[in-house]
Parts: sequence; C-alpha cells; structure tokens
Amino acid sequence: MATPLEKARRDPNSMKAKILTSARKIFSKNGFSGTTTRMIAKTVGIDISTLYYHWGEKADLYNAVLMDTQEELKQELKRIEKIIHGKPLPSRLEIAINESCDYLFKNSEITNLILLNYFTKPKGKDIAEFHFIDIITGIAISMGLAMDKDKITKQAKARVMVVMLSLFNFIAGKKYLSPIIGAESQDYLNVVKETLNFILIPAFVQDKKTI
Amino acid sequence: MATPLEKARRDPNSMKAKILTSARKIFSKNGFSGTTTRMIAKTVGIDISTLYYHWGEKADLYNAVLMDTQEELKQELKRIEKIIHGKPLPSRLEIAINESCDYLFKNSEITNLILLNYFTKPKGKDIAEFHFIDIITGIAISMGLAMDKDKITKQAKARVMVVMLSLFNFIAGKKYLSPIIGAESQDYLNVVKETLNFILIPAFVQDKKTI
DNA sequence: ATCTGTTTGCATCAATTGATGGAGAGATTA
DNA sequence: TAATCTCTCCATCAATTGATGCAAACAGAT
Repeated sequence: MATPLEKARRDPNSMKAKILTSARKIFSKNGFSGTTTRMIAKTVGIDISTLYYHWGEKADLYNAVLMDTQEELKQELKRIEKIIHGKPLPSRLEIAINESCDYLFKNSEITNLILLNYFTKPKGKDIAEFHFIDIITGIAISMGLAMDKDKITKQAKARVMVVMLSLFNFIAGKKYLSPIIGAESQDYLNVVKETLNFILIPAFVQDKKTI
Repeated sequence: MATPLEKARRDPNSMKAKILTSARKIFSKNGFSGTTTRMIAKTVGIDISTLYYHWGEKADLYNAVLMDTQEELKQELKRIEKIIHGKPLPSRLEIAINESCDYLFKNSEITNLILLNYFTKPKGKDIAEFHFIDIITGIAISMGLAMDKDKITKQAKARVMVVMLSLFNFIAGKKYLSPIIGAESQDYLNVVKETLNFILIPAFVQDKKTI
C-alpha cells in the first residue's frame, strides 16, 4: 500500500500532486495556522471536500508537504556534496555557498516552510518536525568539521547551524531584508553570497584544527 | 492625549499594562494568527470584552506589544553601546555578544516576537513592522563598520544582519536547536556565545578595512 | 446620598474554519 | 447493460474567533 505522498510523487499530474504543490506554496507563505484549507482548494480550483478526500485532515497535508520538501532538499544537498567532494576546503565552502544559494533562491518556499515549521508550531496538533540534525551532520562532515557521523562536537554543530540559519534567514526574509540592505533580486543574491563567504571562510579555514 | 501604550507604561499595575504583558508572552509564543484574544484574556483572568475595551482590536494590541518591545530593545542596545564605547574592536565585539546574549536569553519573548512578526505577517491586517534598519545601523556604527549614519554600505549592513539573525535564531529557536546541538540551558548559552565569537571576530577584525 | 465617569463581565453576533455525509458524474469491469 | 469503483462538489455542522451592546459594579466628586 503506497502512502498518499508516494502516489503524488509518482504522478505529478494527479490531483494529489496538484494539491501538494499548491499547499506547499501557501503553507510556506502563511504558516500552518495562517493557512486555511479553503485557500489551498481555491488556488487548485477545487472544493475543499476534494482536498479532504485526497489528503485527510489539514495536519496530514501539512506533514506531507514537509516530508516532500525535506526529501527534495536532501537530494539537492547530495548533489552539491558530489560536486565539492575531494576539493580543498576553501573551494568546498565557496562552491557550497554558491550552489545552495542559487538553489534556495529559486525554491524559496523551502526555507520559508522550514523556518515557519520551526518557529510556529501549533501545539496539540500532531505536526511533524523537520530533521535538522541529518542535514547539519551531513554538512559538518562534508565541511571537514568532523570525521565520524557520531563524533561531532557541539561546537561544530553550532557553527554549521550559523551557516545554515543565516542562509535560510536571508532567503526566507528576502522581502524584508532586501529593502533594509538596499539591494534587490540579483544584487541581493550577490550580497548574500559575498557576506556568507566573508564571514565563513576565514573562520572555518583558519581554525579548523581547533575543533 | 496619551496613547494607550503610554498609559500602560506609566502605571505597570494598570489593567492595560497587565494585558500588555500577557499579550507579549502569548503573541511571542504563537504569532499573530496563532494567538486568540481569548487566550490572552484568560491568562490575565478577565473577559475578552475588557481586553477590547482597553486595547481595541487585536491588531492594535499586537502593534502595541511590538512597539513596546522594540523600545525596550533599543534601550538595552544603548546600554550596551555605552559599555563598549571607546574600547578596541575585538573587545567591543566580545562584550557586545556576551551582553546581548545574556539579555536576550533572559527575555526570549523579544526575539520570538521579532522573528515571528517578520516571517508570519497576516496580509490585509494593518500590522506594524519592526524597525530593523535603526538597530542594524546602530550596531554597524558601534562596530566600526561605518562612520556616518547615511553612508553604510550594503556589505556592512548584510554583515551586521548575519550577526543579529544568528543570535536571534539561536535564542528564538533554543527549544529546537538545543537538542540538536546537544547542550541545554547554561551550556547552550555558552556554546552560542562561543560560536558567535568564533565566527565573527576573525572576519570583522581582520577585514575591517576592506569595507 | 446623588451624580458622573470609568471599568468589567454576561450574552450574543456574524464570519470563518476544519471537517463530513451524501448525491451525483465518470470511468472501468463483469 | 448492470454493477462497481473512483472522484468531485453541494450542503451543512459544530466549534472557534473577532468584535460589540448593555447593564451592573465601582470610584470619586459635589
């Protein structure tokens, strides 16, 4: 028996998949409690009962969106990991920053969704959590901050966290931050990359051995 | 004619002030759309009509909370600014990180509120915005990244942004991040400080002249 | 005590929202 | 054709939520 999510992934033209796509956009814009099932149904062009037929209750749909997004992000990180594998650390960092910025900018719902899931969690409801730890661990190893999956220090994890959260915030908060910084679209993207490089490379390259 | 907010500040025992205090806690926990006026009224121990009598509609109360919090944060930044004034840059950074971490940890509603206001903004409603730009500007100058208030480069602003967002995220996301990092309460606080120092000091101290 | 203005809570509204039952439309199979 | 299965929408529910009218309680001044 395939889960609804598996079915949706199998056929991108199915109603399940269409709903999932719209739901991702809308949840990422408004968060869980800011989104109504009617909003989603409307953008798909269907009745809410059709939505409930395919996905069950709101929290189930939300969880499916979250899992789907998470899976996609993991795939992308694997892709980047392949590119940088074997290169010296400074290049690794620069390429990783460059690639992940480009990807996340094009798919900014991902960061929105994650950060919102993170900050606004409706209690009582049975909401899934984003598996941050996997991602952090993967990055830490590929950045050379740790050798073993199970032997990553608190410090290393915290440092990777800064990288990730900074990037996520810059992207999810683009709309607010770009007027503050005074740079729009492509210009903004470049400032972000530049800033991340500026801050991260000296810290990680120099003091790598101290961890 | 004093605004409701001014009245509340004047007398901390007034009903207005009590409501404001509870509202801050609850809004910072659940965001705007995740909070109901009934939740707030309940924790104060009053009827919602009393709440409406004092603060008008929900958005007005929310805005008051936001303004109040913002003012408080600005005062705190001024206090820190006084402490670090005149000291050499590395000490300035370290003390500023230390002081602001301590303060924000003790008052974590502040960061929650700001980040939520930031990411989950109900459209249509007339919701105030946090004045990030003032704070960014102030920090940039006190960090020596800019001399003139009006002559701050995009790069400088972006760099300050990283510092601020990292700190805010670490605090607002404490609940989620501390199990990931593997450090609780005081230990977590120390890791955060250490990490911010690690990442920021080399970058800012070395390359200051390049801006 | 009486008057006046402020504060508070009960009762209630209309709108929104999550969720469901059931009746059809359409395709597929027997 | 008849039976079955899948899918879609209309109508509707109960609960929640933002918001208000009104009367009672209260406090201070005259």
